[in-house]
Amino acid sequence: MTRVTLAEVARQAGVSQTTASFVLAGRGEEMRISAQVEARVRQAAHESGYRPNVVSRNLRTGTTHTIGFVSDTVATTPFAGHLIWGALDAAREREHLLLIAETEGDPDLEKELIESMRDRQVGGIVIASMYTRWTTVPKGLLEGKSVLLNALPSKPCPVAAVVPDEAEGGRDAARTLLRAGHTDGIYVVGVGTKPGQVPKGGVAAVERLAGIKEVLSGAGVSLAGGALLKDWQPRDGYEASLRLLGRKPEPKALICLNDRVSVGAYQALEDKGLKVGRDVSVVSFDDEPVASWLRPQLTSIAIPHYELGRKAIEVLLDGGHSPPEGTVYRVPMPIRERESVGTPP
Amino acid sequence: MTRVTLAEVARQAGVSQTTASFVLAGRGEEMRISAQVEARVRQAAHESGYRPNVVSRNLRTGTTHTIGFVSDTVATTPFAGHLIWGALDAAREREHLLLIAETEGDPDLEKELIESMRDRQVGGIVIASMYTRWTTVPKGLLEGKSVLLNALPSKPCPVAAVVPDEAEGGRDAARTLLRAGHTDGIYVVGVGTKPGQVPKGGVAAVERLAGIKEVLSGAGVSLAGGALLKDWQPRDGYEASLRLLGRKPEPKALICLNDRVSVGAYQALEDKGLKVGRDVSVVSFDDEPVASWLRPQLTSIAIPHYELGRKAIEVLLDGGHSPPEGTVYRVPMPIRERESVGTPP
DNA sequence: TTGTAGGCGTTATCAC
DNA sequence: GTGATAACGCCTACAA
Repeated sequence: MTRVTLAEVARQAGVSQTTASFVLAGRGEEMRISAQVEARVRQAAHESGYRPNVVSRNLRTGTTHTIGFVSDTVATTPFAGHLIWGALDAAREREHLLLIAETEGDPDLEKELIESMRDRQVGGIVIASMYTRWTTVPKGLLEGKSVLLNALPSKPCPVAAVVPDEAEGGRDAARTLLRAGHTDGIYVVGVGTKPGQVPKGGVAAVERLAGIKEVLSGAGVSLAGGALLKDWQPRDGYEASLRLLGRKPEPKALICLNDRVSVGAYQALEDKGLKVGRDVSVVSFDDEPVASWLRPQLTSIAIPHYELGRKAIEVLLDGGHSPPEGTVYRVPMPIRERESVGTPP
Repeated sequence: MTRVTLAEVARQAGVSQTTASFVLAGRGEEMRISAQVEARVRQAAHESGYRPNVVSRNLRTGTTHTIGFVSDTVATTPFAGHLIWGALDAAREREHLLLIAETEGDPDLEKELIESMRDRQVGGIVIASMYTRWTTVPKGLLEGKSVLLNALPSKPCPVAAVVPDEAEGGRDAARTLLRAGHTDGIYVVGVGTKPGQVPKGGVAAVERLAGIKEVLSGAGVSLAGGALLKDWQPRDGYEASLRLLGRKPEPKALICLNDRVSVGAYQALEDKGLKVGRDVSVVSFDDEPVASWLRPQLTSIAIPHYELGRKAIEVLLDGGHSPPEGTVYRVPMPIRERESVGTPP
């Protein structure tokens, strides 16, 4: 029950602690420890079930092989958990563990948790956000390595950030529609098309819309309109789509800014007797599981949560400070083409 | 950048390290340190931005205020992330942080991670599973405090376990149907009704079915049949429901063993021109968000992920070893009654 | 090739 | 009331 120490192993092997240390650190060769002694030490360690006390080692070496992962509410949000997954994998490859905590959006708590992690001598801190958003970088963050994950600093600051490439995602959505032959009756569900008609804090909304507009106008096509929603839930999508369906020009394609909104759009189309993919095409964002549960299956542009998580750790741990700090890394959003986009009637 | 140590604070305050330690540990009163000295120390600490080195403290005290959270793939699974959320909250209330890792089902990796966490002197380990299942308790686990979360030991063993009360959930599902007046044409979608027709490793399937049968037979009602599925995805639910809809007695109520299966069942009913809640009632399990997106909204028995996570930490940390080790704690599954259950036609 | 000794930053036991 | 001094368990320069 009580753990065996290195001193104990050394005693059992009849050598000094130094020798035991070298052997068990794999530096026996380097230190030209005799094979005999090496074997004795190994055996003693094995027989006694020796395990190094990592806390002690940390104190000595000043490195804990631990990364702090502080999120607003990531573990909580369905697929944002994949952020953690990616981070976990990348961390393990580098022999690190993750110390995690949630702030639930409380800035004081956030500050406290960051300090608490620094006190524990973590090698770096990831500040992660559930939805891509602008965030004010907590002051204490700058006193050590750190990365913003799924968040952008609202003021210029020297912390790197890792976010999905929302603008390119928007471009892809538009391209998909153009490729299918859509040239008019294209509406956005989730934001208005006039300036300012955007949910506050919504990086996704702003950048996706910009990308969409860019590609469409590049092809001489313009957006027929849009609907700003209170929230991006199915009910909101349903109501907005119903309204849009009464507008002129007649909607031929809906770009829904997330899959939940798309669920509502599907329901509205069904109510109107319209068939998705034939009468009206739908492109969506996020690629939650529900996208492939819908009939017809929904074409959606995925948030690369796993890759985002990985990237954050890579930037933190491998980040040979060659790239200027403050760099924003944009991770591609893969498009999952399914059945909801068709040639316009 | 370089951290201030206690020694430094003491020097600045012109006192010994001992005195500084007592003051900052809040034991100044107890040790009858003079108010003057106390103030000097406090000020020095504040001015220099002193923060204790927790690693060092850990080494000295042997306690890290950290819990290891090892899961097969929890962070990964949509709502199982709520397990972490609950654990996080409960841990923070007790001033602990969580060190997390995933095994992805690899027993060797699991063993390694558990050892790695013990090496880091964690105060206890939670072994969590994505879906409730039976699990073989890794050997090394017994060498310190630990709890099984959302998992049951396959052989009797002294580790406590925290799981949803699946049997009672099953009873609730049955009661809901009885209360609405259902007495026949009740089918289960997800398992067969004969012995052995259960997905392997499926605690949920076994216990839910047992609860359902218990209440029904108590009311003199019996299950009309069931369908064992390969997987519990919408497609499986769809196909099974379609088959069931051709059976006699005519299905009047479907108990779907999760919401994804229910999604498929809804689609099958729609294809057959049957209306949910009027022609056929549906009760479901899990209460994922999709349950309230469906039309009509789905009555579902929720998995109390958050509470499960909390409970695990409570058992671990508060667990005054009064309850016999090996206790199984069953957390109630709340039923969310919505619109999918109606009086049989 | 192996051993001695010092120190990482705390906390805690004793003297004074 | 306050201050030396010794651990905690490990790593490593230096000595032998």
